[in-house]
Amino acid sequence: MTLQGRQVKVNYAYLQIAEEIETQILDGKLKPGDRLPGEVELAQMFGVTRSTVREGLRQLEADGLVHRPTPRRLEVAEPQTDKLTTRSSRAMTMMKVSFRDLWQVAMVTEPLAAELAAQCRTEKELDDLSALHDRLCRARGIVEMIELDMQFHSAIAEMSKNQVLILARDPITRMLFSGFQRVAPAAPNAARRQAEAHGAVLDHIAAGDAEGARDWARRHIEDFRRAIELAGLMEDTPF
Amino acid sequence: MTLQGRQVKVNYAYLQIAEEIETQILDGKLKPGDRLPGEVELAQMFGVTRSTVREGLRQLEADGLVHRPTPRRLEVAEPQTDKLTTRSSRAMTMMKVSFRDLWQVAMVTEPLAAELAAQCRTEKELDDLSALHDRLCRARGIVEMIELDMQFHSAIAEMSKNQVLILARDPITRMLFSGFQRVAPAAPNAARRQAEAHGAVLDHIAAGDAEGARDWARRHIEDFRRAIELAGLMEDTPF
DNA sequence: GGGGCAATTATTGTCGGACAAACCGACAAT
DNA sequence: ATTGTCGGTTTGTCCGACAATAATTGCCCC
Repeated sequence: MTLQGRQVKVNYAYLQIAEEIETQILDGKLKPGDRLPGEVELAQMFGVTRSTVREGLRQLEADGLVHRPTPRRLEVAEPQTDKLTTRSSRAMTMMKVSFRDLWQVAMVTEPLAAELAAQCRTEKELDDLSALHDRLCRARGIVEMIELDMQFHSAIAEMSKNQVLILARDPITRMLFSGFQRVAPAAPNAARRQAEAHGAVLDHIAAGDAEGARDWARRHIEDFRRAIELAGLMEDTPF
Repeated sequence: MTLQGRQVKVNYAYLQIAEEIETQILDGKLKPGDRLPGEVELAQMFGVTRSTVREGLRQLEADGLVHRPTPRRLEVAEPQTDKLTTRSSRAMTMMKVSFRDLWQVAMVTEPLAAELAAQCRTEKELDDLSALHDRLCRARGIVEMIELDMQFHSAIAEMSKNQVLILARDPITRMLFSGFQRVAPAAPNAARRQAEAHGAVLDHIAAGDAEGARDWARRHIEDFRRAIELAGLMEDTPF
């Protein structure tokens, strides 16, 4: 039996404050949009100095649990994915994930998004998606095309109404597409194939044909792989 | 053309400091494990007060970019998934994601993990997985079983060597399984089916049969859905 | 009476200094 | 070589202060 060396429990004041507020938010006692007291008042409530409160608040702020619409208003933040997904992207950057890793996962998330989108689509969403597709077809520059391509995929994910999927796939596609900038020049007729695939996915989603949408999405991401392999970047690190 | 109201650049000192250090880390000028100067020295370097430096450091700390193994050592952190995935879980809690959302995504991630694991498995990993399976078969309490079940799935994901998949699926399965505690009592013979499925997945991974592993994993998660539906929780919120 | 504008107030961001506690490294003792 | 001690260093927390500015109030005009 080896002696377990548990980390000694430290309770710094600023951490306790952050945790206390965090639990109140997660328990629902504080709801998104609720305004928090000023720093002096918080300091009095917790019996510490303003400096200590501030350090705690900085943590919560970085955690995305509270935010300041203006410097003088401190309120409980809406659960937002932006901060979270950029953080994930950052982590992936540091882990030096490969194109292959990203592609393998996108290969299951994007078809799923298309499949679900075909089931829950609304008229307005279809119009927006169609507009996006038109813009993409008319786009010229590579950077613009990639940006619109990503928006097209994100729009489909949003249509799925599946928050978990939206949250999970965002950082992945974000990195995959931004890495695609290095690949695009090596794939001359990628644009045509992309337009074709997008059109097909769009049609199947519009028709409510979940399986068709899924299969075309899969084929589309499969194409992606060819472009990456063509550029010889499959094993490389994307950033 | 609508006027783009870009956010006015704010340059609070503590944010500039956090950003400066962050870029240096992401650019690789500071590598994981590198030690950072003390707070006073940093304060001098940036020409601000220690209080200001501290607020910046608290942000970086919360971001998981730096950490303190001991209060006196401040170093660049290894890109770790723990902090990130708990944050994701928290976001999902606040979004009140449904069992359906979680299940739909797990339905593609877990089979993928099994498929990839069958391709890159090593002997040691197989032994560990097998040991985990044995422990799970002998487990009694529901809580213990769920904990081991999650570990089994995580172990398979680790075997895939796909960092992106590992990162993406962790918060999802974490929530799904923790929610499963409310479901388990309603599914009497779930344990037997689970043992059967796990055994099959294990065998196929050991045999290097990617498709078999994938299909059994899918069936296993499919079972999950039945248990959830049986408990009438498919539409509910898991926490 | 209601709405727009100015003055006041309150709050924030930053500063400088201070102190006890704890940690780290080195040194001495067994 | 391991253990105990000691001093320097760094951190966590505190206090008090000030300028800038957002928020609120009150005022004036329509």
